[in-house]
Amino acid sequence: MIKITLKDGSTQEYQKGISVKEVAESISAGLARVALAGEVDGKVKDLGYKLENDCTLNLLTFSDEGGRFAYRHTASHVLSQAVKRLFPNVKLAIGPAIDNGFYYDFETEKNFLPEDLAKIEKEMEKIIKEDLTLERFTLPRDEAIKFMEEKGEPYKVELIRDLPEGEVLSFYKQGDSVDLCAGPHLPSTGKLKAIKLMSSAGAYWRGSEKNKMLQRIYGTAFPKRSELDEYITKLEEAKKRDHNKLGRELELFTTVEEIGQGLPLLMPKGAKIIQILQRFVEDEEERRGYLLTKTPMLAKSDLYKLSGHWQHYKDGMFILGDEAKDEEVMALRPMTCPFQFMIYKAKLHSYRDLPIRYGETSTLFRNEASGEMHGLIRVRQFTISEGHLVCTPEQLEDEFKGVVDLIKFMMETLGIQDDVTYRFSKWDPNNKDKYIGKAEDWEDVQDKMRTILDHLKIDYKEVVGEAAFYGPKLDIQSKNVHGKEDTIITVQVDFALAERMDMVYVDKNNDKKHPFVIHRTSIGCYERTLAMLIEKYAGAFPTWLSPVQAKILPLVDKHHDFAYQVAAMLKDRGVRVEVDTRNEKIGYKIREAQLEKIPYMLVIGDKEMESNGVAVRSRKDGDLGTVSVQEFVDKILEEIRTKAK
RNA sequence: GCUACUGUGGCUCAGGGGUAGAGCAGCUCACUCGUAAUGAGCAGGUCGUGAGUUCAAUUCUCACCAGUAGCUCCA
Repeated sequence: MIKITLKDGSTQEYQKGISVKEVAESISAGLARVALAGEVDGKVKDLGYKLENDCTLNLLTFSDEGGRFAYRHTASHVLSQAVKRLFPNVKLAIGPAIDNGFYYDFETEKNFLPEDLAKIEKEMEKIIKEDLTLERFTLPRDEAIKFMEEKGEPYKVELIRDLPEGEVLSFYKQGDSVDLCAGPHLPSTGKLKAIKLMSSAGAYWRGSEKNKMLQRIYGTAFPKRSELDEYITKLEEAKKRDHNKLGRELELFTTVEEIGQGLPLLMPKGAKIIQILQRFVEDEEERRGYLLTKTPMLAKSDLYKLSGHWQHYKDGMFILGDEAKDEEVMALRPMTCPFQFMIYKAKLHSYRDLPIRYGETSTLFRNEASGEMHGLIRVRQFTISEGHLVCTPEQLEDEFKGVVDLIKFMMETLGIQDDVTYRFSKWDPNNKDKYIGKAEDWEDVQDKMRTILDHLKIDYKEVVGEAAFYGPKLDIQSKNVHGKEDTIITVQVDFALAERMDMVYVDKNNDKKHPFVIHRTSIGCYERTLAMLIEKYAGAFPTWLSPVQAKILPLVDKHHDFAYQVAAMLKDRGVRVEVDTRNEKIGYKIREAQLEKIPYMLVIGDKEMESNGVAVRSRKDGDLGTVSVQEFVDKILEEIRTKAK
């Protein structure tokens, strides 16, 4: 007998060799029906896995990540089987489950067309109906290589060859299909209920652009048709919030072919929001001891050679001139660091001067590859709330904490603090050429940073290879409506550039020392942050950020004069207001103002003129009744002052 | 940059080898109206750009430009 500890902490005795599925059945038939996999001592296993020793067992359903991944991973195997049946010459690469579905990569002679996806989906349905059992078996490494060579699967062979000698590999067989796979999987293809192929796209083998581009098919799967439908409806709903669509509809920004890719034009309303954010940031930073700088947007190549950008970031820069024939080559700045560092270097600093906090509303230029641009999220010119803090090693932790405190304050004010995740981005020790500085310094500063993050109790995920070329980063990540993640805010600890650019301070003992530098942004770059806000609020910005805060809607001509009087009063108090004097019915004017997502509509007719009032309509609560003009002014000013969400 | 798809008036879209249509928006007129679209009329497009095929191209082919999704890259 063996002892199995279940999720609720209870322990039961079972016959040695009992399967995960049998344990589920012993608990309840209902659980056995929905169980998809089992987590045995922390490792996810098939339902058919036999328990030989005392262990903890957590039965996983679709609501558990492990269960969901097993379910969708099985769907990806069904996808590869269907593709193989229809296109026997394709070569299989990899096919994992991902957050909201699964994919499989194939090498094909010709690319998949949308009609191919429909055919493949049909074949998948057939395989599900066939209810093929997934059988797990293992082979030693050498035999596994031979097996895949005979099957003519070069990508699988390559994957196996990368594993150490003596390794034993697991395979899953379902009907006519066998795939190399660690598992876990569902017991049979019939367990899959609702599947859908979403799209196909190119993807590089092993994620490197140096490799061949394969064909990737994305799909998703749910235990119920209704859940799949719900998911698809949710995706469509999310797309309506897409900043790239909504931002143009709301006249926040536009693009024109003649100006070029990644160069959006901020229209008056979009520019107004950015101005509000920018003033807010600059004032708040001043309160927190930042010193404002204004530095040039371009510099001679000499500066970038000194900072290392020329060696490590040249592809990302707009370079003016040709080194081969021009005496002077300039480049637009991709980052502010070397410029602000020159301000620091303009005089000799004592340890008594530190910390020094420089802030700048800084416009940067990056020559992104043509396929990268996306609305306001990925652009070639952007303006960032940039800053560099120069401090002693002893001050590093406090300064870092101060930065995180400022960032959290910014995010809370915008209402986005719960929509982000934290990423600790480290260097890649296997790719040292990408970075400046010594290996031991990298490890040292990363340890320091991890300690600070732990002290701050930040819930972060460590990722290798995402650091800047000069130091590790704390990245604050946000997902857009398509589920794609971008860095919205970043804090970087830099030990290397200060040394490289010979920044020093004089310490107590009259020795010259290199300071630490924290590179940071408080609110991110304004374009990207605006994009996030558009999607967060679906264009219905909090009143303090709304480009137009109130729209006055006179009923008919004779109310126009009073409407302008009210508008003047509001403007005088700093409220952004418009008057709609078009010859249209009130219902029409309200509809338009509502679609423009204006927080307050003020209807003015005979009654309001007599009582010196306004009939207030809120975009979210509808008709609020008539109040005096003064009362409305007090109410909206309070809302703006408190930056109410 | 790579893969696939897309590009028709300001916007959303229909059409299709014989030089174009709808709705909304715009303008004009009438209506002077109380909380999500009043009616009528008018105007607006060398069908992304360039080249090729053809008697004829917006439609077919190629290149370029721009957009969308994914990959790579990245704030």
